[in-house]
Amino acid sequence: MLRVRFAPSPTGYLHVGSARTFIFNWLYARRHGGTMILRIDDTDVERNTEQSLDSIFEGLKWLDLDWDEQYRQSERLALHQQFAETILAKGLAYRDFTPAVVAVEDAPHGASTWLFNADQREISKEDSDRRAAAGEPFVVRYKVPRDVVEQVKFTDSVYGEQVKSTADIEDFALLRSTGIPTYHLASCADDVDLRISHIIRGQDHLTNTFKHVLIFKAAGYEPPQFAHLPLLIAPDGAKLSKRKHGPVVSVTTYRDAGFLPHAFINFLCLLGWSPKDDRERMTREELKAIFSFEGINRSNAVINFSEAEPFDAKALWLNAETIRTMPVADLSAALAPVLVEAGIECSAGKLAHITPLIQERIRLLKDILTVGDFFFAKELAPYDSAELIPKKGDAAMALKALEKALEALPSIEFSHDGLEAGLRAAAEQLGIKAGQMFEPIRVAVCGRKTAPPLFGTLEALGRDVCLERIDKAIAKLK
RNA sequence: GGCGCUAUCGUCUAACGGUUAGGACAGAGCCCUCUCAAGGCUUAAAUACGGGUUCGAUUCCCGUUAGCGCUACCA
Repeated sequence: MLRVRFAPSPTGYLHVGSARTFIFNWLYARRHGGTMILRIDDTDVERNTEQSLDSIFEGLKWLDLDWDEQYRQSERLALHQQFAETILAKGLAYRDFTPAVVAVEDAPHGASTWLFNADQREISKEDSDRRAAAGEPFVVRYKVPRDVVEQVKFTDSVYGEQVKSTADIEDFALLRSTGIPTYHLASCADDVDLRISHIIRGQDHLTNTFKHVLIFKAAGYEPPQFAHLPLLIAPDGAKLSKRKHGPVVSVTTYRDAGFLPHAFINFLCLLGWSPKDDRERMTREELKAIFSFEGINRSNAVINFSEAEPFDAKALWLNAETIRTMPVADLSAALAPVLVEAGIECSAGKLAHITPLIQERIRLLKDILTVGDFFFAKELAPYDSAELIPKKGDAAMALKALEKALEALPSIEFSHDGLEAGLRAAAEQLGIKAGQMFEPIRVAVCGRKTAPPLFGTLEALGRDVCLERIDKAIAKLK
């Protein structure tokens, strides 16, 4: 039975890297008919927050990702402690009564890295039991063999054979002096108890895995299969962090900016994994059908962003592609909440007219607010009257075109084809090029030179608004 | 410092000893066109460096360099 888990620690919002880890786990489970488990790794009581947990759920909900079972580590304390007890009883761990050091910054990374507290390992079982019973605080450490050097091994589905000497592994903690398990212990105990078959997680755990293998074996279990994922890093090469890189590391930022859930998932999948052919855009079903460890890369992937452009160009492109290939009705439905959020009132009927006009012009849902502002504004934003002057024309030509439009529009059928025929005829009557006729009208109606196609725009705006705006433009010219 | 992992266009990646080193995004140019967008075509752009192994290395091995990770009673 294939069982995988996503185990976030609720110490921040849902990170894009975490989201990708969830997706890869999910894809693997769904492809092979396995079970997807969400396990909240909240053993760090100091840093956990409920808000963080909410943001994780919020992010997963937005991405429409589901799971079959859910657990919370803090509710499984007894299990973890028992697990530690088993290892301790076997003599494979020891109590360390050294008082907690007040984190001295220069100690850990210096030349003299400690591997264990030699004296603490030598305390006899009787003494250790007595001191513990007397209430003296201690941490339980794994007792890495020191008399003989062994090679700890495991095979990673992505990184291949991994070997590390026990001489390079320190006596890591299993239980804190508070009795609360450390991540390493809780994680392994739960993986055993939840019968996890495959651990798919970030490469930052690759070296930790040797410790985990030691824990699994000490408790008498075979370790599950491991598959480590390359990390997502920032353009500066550093691991993505909120402090350094800001909100771009949070999944909700993408949601709020107007990314479509699937486009975002698609983007994340392309970071560190490849279908090995030239496919870029893939549906969820396709992804489920072809995802495999063979396609996972071993080098870190840069997610590109800058202050000027906070989102990776590929993500933007994928989102734009998704937007322009989705059914208009679906896009309208996705756009409606964006308008509500911005406090804009727009009937479903009007939105249905506007949507096809902007569909291939927006990259993010929120772009409707800038690309289509003139559809919603009661009053057009101020623009320079010089904008009204067409190419190879002058103010007089602009005026002539607008006046002609004002005269013709009331009797023209307000449909795309009707407007095109009417306006082209009007241009001909004036003896100017069609473009020179259209340009002043576009600016008069949209307030700028770049806008969606004119006829559809006029139609969506309605006759009254068009006439009013043209009238104002004429006044501006005079 | 120790240990581990990684190294192909700016970015994401393909090429599991033999290719003119492919694709995508971003960039540039042209076409289409009522502006913009979309689309079509064209273009520029990479095997970190040094040694091996081999008839032949992007590919295998070693070293250098660089980046990242771990080295907590964080996860």
